Amino acid sequence: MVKKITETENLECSSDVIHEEIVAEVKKKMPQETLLLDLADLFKVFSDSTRVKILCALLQNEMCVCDIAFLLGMSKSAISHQLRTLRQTRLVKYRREGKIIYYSLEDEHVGTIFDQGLTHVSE
Amino acid sequence: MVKKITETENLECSSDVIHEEIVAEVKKKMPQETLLLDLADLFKVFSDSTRVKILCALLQNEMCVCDIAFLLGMSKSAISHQLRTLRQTRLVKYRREGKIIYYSLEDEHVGTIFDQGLTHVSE
DNA sequence: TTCATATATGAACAGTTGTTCAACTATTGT
DNA sequence: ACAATAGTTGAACAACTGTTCATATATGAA
Repeated sequence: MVKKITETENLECSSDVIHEEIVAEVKKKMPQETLLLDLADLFKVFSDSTRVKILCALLQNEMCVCDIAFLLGMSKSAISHQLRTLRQTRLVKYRREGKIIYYSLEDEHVGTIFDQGLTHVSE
Repeated sequence: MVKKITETENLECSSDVIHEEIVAEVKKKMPQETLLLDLADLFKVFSDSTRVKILCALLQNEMCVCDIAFLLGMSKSAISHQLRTLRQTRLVKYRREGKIIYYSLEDEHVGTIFDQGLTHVSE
């Protein structure tokens, strides 16, 4: 049952394209690599359920860390860590009022991307 | 410099909400948990640059594993593994023609979500 | 049947990620 | 000045993820 390794090179060499012309044309129209990396990174932020919940909450109201932690039944530290990610990717902004820091969405793009995903999921 | 741990409970207990009413109202309007989990899972598929590139290529043309592997300069095995993920999440479909298997996008939602992300990234 | 090609797949391994824990800063009230 | 509260942060750890490697299956040609 065990097949012997054939003597022909098994190098996974990339020379075996099948449809060269199509590949060439697709390659021409492909967006820049960096753009695609950024795109993946953007979706990566939306790929964690905690962050999704936070964004979903902020879609309704600005909120402080305590409130979000209570709403989601998680530790303030966990929420704070995730808010940092959301801050760094410029998806949320904040304002301080005394001891309390209020977080809110940076722009409306978040809502749009969110809705797109939701309509895809719920069908 | 080291602060002593105060004798008050440091339990990260969830009882310290600050804006109870807002939290209650946000909670009421929050989508179902399962829906949010599904949403995160959907975005998770888009969160890897290899998968993004594959989807971006298929947005233009149906392609076989060899061609995609050559286009992206990666091993066929790596591409095949990712295509499985994309198959399982019903984002791509395939048809066999002899030894070759052609992959293409399952529906147009992919393009829409993609474009939404792209417009956000490129500004 | 035997070989070559196109693709799939399980195990292993390295790299990444989310949460917890313990400490920290910043602000307010006493 | 001191204590309490709101939030941040670095390290540690477990869980997850993507690629590679070796092998497997499927198809067509000889």
